[in-house]
Amino acid sequence: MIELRHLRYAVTVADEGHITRAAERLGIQQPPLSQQIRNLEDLVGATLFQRLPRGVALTEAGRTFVDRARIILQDVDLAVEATRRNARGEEGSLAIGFTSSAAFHPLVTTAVRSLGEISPGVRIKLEESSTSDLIEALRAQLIDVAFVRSPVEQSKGLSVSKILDEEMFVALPDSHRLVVKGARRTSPIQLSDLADESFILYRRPSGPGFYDAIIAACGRAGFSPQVKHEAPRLMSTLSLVAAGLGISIIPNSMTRLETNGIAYLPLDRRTQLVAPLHLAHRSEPSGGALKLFIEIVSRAVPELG
Amino acid sequence: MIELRHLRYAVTVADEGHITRAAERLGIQQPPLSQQIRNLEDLVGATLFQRLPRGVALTEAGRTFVDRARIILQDVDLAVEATRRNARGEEGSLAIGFTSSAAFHPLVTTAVRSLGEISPGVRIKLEESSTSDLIEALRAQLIDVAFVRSPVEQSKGLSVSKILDEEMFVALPDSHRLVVKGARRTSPIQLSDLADESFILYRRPSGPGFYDAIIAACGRAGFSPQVKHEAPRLMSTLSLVAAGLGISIIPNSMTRLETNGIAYLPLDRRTQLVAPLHLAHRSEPSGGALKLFIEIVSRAVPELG
DNA sequence: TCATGTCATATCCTGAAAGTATGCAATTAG
DNA sequence: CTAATTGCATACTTTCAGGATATGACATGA
Repeated sequence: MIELRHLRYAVTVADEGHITRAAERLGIQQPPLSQQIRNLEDLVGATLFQRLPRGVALTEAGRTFVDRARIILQDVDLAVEATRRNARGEEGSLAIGFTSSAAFHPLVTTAVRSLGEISPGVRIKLEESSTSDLIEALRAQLIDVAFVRSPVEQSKGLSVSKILDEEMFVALPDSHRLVVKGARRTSPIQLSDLADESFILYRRPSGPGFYDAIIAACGRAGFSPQVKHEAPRLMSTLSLVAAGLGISIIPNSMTRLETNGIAYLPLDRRTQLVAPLHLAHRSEPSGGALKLFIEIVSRAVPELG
Repeated sequence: MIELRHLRYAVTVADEGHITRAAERLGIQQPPLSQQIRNLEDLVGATLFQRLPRGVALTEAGRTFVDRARIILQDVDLAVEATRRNARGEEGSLAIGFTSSAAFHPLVTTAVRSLGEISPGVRIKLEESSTSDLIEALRAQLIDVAFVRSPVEQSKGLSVSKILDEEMFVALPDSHRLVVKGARRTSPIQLSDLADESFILYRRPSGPGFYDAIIAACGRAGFSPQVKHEAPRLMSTLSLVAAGLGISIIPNSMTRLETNGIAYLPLDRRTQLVAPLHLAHRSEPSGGALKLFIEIVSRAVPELG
């Protein structure tokens, strides 16, 4: 069976035109090199070198072989290098998923941008979907990593770590009585302040989300919110708020949507109503771009559980 | 050091997705295969397979490696095949030299045509020159084989074998007294019949050739020929003959030149004046197209010394 | 003719690949 | 929930081929 050793030896002998010198360069003795060359010639079934009184010279068949051997040896090196680059996350591809509510979080956008800067060779594919669909997609190998909102059961085969808890804000029409004109920041609002308000909440068809968390928090605050409207997406929710049809509660990062006619007021932390952001990926020993991306996210967060 | 064995193993494991089955296909046991895969991963410096509860699966880096490994293994096979074809004389190149007096011999043209038919992949290069220049060219590796006329000293490093002896013909103006009109063939002519003729001979600047052989044969026949004219090339010699300025003596194969005004009459064999044709090549153990060509020539000749 | 340089051959040794036995972990069947 | 099954990993042994050493064969050149 031909091995790369044979190619390396043949190339060196061809370069030196001299078995003894080639052996020296290869760090072995002359007799084993002679044998290996002979062995190679037997395997190939052709004389590759003609033995001269002083040294050896390639036959035409030998030149054919050695020329190709050089290329093959180079290809092996290239293959190893490419594999290493891939493993280091310098090349390859990474499919990143996120929920619509995570799309605007600076951590997400920053991490994606960082990956692109650190490893320009990585093809990044972005996918926006609901938490449950993202989990599904992770399982189906459609995406490699996802930013999701809680609650996420620690389902098997997946590794989910909480990155941070976002504070929640009340979104209300800027004509609302709770909005102090001219002052952009006011003191935190208590959930109980909203007991008499009409709520506009968005609920996703699949799985529990903010909806249930908000209902539960209101319950803890001693009232049951009047949910006048529901909307399928966040943007439509905010539209309804702007139209003065009620108020809503959204994570901090989404207040960046500077929508006309909407004011954002911080909720008191003691309401325990927060929007956690999780990073999820298959719990395989991740390497390559995925590992790098996880590291980037970890570094961007004070601590990652 | 990475060997082809590693590539073969990795490809098989990737194909089977299963180390045990791959080992079976490779004709080895599972533990050594596991070890070799691990060993390869260490050499490359990346995890190529993720171990699953049932079987193994390629990592992205692993796919990069295996994809390239397949190509490399194929390239090795192709290299071996190409080398064999070259050694068998199915590919490669062959530079063939011949003297001008051999150019018209059917053996030469037939052999060259046969090579082209048997091995269309061989690039054939033809070179016409004098015997001594051809010998020179053989030494300088400019040509690989040559058809030459005698005498050729059995010089070192070269192998020269006589292919055949061509009978000689007398070329004379068709108005000559010796030419029997209407009869194309006459009984052989004796050299002594030509004792009173004017000879036109061609002599090459380098080395002895027919010139001396003819003079010597005439001497044996009991006369010294009157060399009225000399010409540098055969064609000009024949022109002088056609012009009626004298006669000449040429090898059989050259009588194919149906020149107007010239008649060719066979010389009696007993004159011992013949034109030997030799095949010369470097006495290296010849392989490839050269070996094939020598075989073709040998086969075309009753026996080759 | 003798010294020199070079490849080939013969023999021994070593190391690495392959074999054997078994352990460990996870899945699946009962 | 336990037991059986499956499949990779680990530990240890064996074998064989690649490498080392010594020497031979052969041609060259002084």
